[in-house]
Amino acid sequence: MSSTNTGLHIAAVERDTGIPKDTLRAWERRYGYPRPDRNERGERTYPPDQVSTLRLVKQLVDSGHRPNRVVGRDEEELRALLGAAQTTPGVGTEAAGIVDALRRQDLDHLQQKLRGLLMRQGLERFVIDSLAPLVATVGDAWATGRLAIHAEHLFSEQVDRQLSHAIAQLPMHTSRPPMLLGTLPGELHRLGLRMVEALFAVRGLPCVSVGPDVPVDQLVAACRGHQAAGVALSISACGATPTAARAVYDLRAQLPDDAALWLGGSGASRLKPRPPGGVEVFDSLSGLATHLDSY
Amino acid sequence: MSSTNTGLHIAAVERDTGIPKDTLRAWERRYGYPRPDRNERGERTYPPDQVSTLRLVKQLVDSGHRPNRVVGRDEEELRALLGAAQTTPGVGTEAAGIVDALRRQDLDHLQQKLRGLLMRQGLERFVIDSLAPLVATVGDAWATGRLAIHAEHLFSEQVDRQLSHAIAQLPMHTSRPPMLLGTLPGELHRLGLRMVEALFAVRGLPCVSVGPDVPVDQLVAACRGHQAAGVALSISACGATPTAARAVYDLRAQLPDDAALWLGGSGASRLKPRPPGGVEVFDSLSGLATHLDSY
DNA sequence: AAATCTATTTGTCTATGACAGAAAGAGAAA
DNA sequence: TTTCTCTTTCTGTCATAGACAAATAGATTT
Repeated sequence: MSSTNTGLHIAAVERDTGIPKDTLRAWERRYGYPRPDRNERGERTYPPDQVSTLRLVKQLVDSGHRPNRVVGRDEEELRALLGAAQTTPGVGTEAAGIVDALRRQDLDHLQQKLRGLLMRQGLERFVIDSLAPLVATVGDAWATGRLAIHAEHLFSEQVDRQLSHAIAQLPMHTSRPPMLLGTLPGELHRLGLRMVEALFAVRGLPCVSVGPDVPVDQLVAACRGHQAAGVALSISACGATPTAARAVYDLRAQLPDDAALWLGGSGASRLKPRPPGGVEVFDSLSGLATHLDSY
Repeated sequence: MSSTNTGLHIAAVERDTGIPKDTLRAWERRYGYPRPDRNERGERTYPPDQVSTLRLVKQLVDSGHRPNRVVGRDEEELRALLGAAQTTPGVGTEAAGIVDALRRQDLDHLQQKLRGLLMRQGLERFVIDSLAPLVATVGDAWATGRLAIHAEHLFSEQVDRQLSHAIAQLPMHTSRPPMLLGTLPGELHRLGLRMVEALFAVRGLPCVSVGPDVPVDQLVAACRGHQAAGVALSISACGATPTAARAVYDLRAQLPDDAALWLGGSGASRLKPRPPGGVEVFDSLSGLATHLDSY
């Protein structure tokens, strides 16, 4: 009875849009939107169209718009704003071809394209020049509805496999303390993590990935346990929440002073309360790469 | 300012323990525990020791205990309950060695052990005979507090990489419709998925993995889009929730009649409302393997 | 042993109020 | 024009207390 035509529960809307329940209620109170129906129990039930509108609103808010200005607006207006805001320039023809392959569900073509790029460019250039914009493009295509969620999942799976395969074949020096790689709780995107792992791998620099969705105290414990030189976190665009910012703050406070804390990913520079001192933020993968060269 | 030496914010406790804020407040109201301090603003601030106790409580509740019986108990009592609850008998000496390596944070040893087993046994026997019990053992060790969360994450990462690497090197027939592999929403464990993928790969049978945490409608869309022969889901022990059972029900209803629906993983046979007709449940990996032989 | 009924437990929702930190806007100084 | 400071508005999140259905346990009957 979870999905009927009557509408979605507030918890389901939080899960689907990423907007906390408290905020949903506050918006309704203040702006009169969203305007959910009520079930026989008096609970909010959100019509699917309002949910998809809310997803757009969330994107706009995340990208800097005030809720004031966008909550309650027509879906068409929101799309206009979104279109104006997003410009992913310089998307290579390769990227377009891959998105096309995804949309056509052409798995063979996708694998072949990825493998070809990797072989031609080498791991580092593949990651920085091809994969980074490609991931952004696919993310965009998903956000604007041009690509289904499952296609994005499939893309992630394929890329992850290619990268894992490549990384596994590179030797790693074990002479120095490793860097610990992970993502914060609630952050499930592992692709950014893998890309960072690749940058370490091509240099033979030691790193230990504990994967995505790791509690703060566990990051601290792992850092201690592995005697790591520091912790590097990957933060995706949709992971740049105030919760994440506080997690970074907590993490910095709990880590040893001599342990480094690096943030990367498209969400790293957009954390709303800025990271405290002692945290290095990398705007781009190439920035991280040059830093690793002199590391 | 969220975490000082005075204690953790309620949002931080939710993040670290996985217990929703509402539930934390309800427990405090009903059982008088946890008993947070208040900051100058009147907000709850949880001492770190209560947070770690809450983590134990969460584990016990997840494994079947009523909150009634465990909330507010001494940490020692909780550990006793955890230890008594689980006994995974017949763990091979290999498994014990690997758990030991994990506990010692000995990454090299872990990798070496895994690679050695894989090489000696071959992919199929490695997955069925070694990995399956090993995953169970590690899960147990985590549940009973003998292994930290980050160690389990690390284990998953390493195994995932080994498997991906092995799978990528096997050729796949593309002559027949593939099987779609995935997990339900909320189910984040990808290891089971990879193991199934390996069983397909050693036989050259085509399969497409869309990864974990896929909405039901997206599974349907992906099945249609890839013209798949069916959908195979991996359900972990902690994923056997009523929500998951409903998702299976919904999925069976929405899939084409001629599409197969397979369930595997330790949680598959424990779904509380039983799966409807037209769903095949595999109790063990070897069961799935023999089924694939005649597939 | 299995099934049915009843009482309790438990997570989650509602409502409204409050408040601090962030952002925006106004105005003064360089 | 630009830069800095101050004031006002905005906004997310926390608090309290009550309510209720779904799940569970325990008693009772078939």
